[in-house]
Amino acid sequence: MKEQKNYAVSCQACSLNTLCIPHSLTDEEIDIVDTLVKRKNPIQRNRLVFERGDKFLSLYAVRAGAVKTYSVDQEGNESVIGFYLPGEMFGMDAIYSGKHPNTAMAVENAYVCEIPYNRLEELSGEIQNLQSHMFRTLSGVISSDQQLQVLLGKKTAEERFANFVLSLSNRYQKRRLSPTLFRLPMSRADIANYLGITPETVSRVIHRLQVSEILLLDGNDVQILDLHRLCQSAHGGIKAGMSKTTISAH
Amino acid sequence: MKEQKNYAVSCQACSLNTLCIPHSLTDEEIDIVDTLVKRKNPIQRNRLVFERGDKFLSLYAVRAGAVKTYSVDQEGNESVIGFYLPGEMFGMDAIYSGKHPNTAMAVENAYVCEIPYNRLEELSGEIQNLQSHMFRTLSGVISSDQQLQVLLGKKTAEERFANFVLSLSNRYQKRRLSPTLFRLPMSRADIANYLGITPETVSRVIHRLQVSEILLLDGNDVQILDLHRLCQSAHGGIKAGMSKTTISAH
DNA sequence: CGCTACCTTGATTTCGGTCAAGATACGTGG
DNA sequence: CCACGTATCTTGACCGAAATCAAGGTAGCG
Repeated sequence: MKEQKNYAVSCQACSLNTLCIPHSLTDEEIDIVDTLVKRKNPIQRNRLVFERGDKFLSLYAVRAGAVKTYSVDQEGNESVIGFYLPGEMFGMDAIYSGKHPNTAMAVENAYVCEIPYNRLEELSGEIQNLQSHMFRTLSGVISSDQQLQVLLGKKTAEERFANFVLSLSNRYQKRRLSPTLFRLPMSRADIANYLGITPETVSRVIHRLQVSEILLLDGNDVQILDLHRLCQSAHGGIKAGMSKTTISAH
Repeated sequence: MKEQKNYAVSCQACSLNTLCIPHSLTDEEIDIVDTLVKRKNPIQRNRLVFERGDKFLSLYAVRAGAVKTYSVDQEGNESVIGFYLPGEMFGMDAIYSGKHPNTAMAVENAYVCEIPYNRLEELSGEIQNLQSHMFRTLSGVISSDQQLQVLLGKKTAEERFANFVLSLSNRYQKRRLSPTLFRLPMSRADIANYLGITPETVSRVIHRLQVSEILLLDGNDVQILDLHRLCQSAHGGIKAGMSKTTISAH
């Protein structure tokens, strides 16, 4: 339905996208970095990229399809940690302990790149720009995790879902895909789990947003009809916003 | 009440603690890193270390006291992002954009160190071990943010609070302080906000845990009476754990 | 000593969870 | 290409944990 066809990205495009390298590296430096990136065979839906406890050897980046990471507690409950779309990197949480603390699974058939970490670390020592870039990337993950933290701690089901759709929209836009018309690559259950709500609630929220003509869902295809009101929904909606916990600053 | 008196840590101890440098640096390297660390004047309770939007120049580490970071949404609601105890670093979320995305406030009178980031970045380029260490540190923040994400998405008020107390306990223990007897440096309101619940609920949870003789609270002084049962409370309590969302893997 | 900020406790409400059917879509094999 | 079985999604009725609302109580500070 959507233009899902720029799968066959060039190798250079891959490192440019996945490492999100800004304009700060020379062409020569980019070529060196490119030699690091290994493509992997296609990964079937529901197959693992790595599993909790696996030795950490590489960072990964999605080239096509979509990947989720999740943890499993002692009772076997799955907690979805994140979704990764083409051009996005994952596995950075494993640097700390040298083992992957979470499992990564393809939520739809996917291609991923592998970036051997020891080589990346070496190169970062040699190419100052690459080091800076890695610091920024890791910091960016921290920033967005913190925003998610606020989402999960303070927001209603509707706000969570609206924010989620907006996040996907932004991420697709960054990749030059339509920000208003795209596919949800993951199941309702995964979305619900990620947002800390139930699939039933996701369904009901979607229902409401469709009735309000804010968005349209046909299976997993979303169309955002009213971006403005979707943003409102994402930030407390029309419910006469007034401060609850005002700052305790002096 | 507790042994809160190893305030006057040596400068070397400061870099060792705050940067959490493992045994991987030589003494000479440690000395070099130490020259970076600047002490700051004491910061009064409720005074800011930096504010949202401030240019990012340095990372910070708590030397004594405690600091919280928080964001404020359009309606003026505060969201506490994290608490930082002596020996812990904060401000890493600002590397990404070059501006502090959140505000940092002393929750009690505090001393902090400042680590100029441009110098740290330069040194990381020269000292491979330092670079590795920075990568690990940033990754560690990502890991613990992800655990918090699960906490906020899936856990009950009691589990959240129990986990919070255990986290403090572990962090104090790491600093050679008692893991069973310590002070909560922040208000109930801040704890509640951080955990995504209300102060009333925090009060009620504390009440229950005291009745069960799991812990004892006198003002802000906590004593953990039954670590084992506190861990149980933190992980679903006695409520006959059985799997809800079993993994959808193949 | 009195004020203010913080904490606790109780009564009531509510959002979202749980349970239980159905409906729809999907992959597989005949 | 169609029929069947399984997954997933939706919808409804009911329930419960925690939020909200509303007093009080306590403690630290000028």
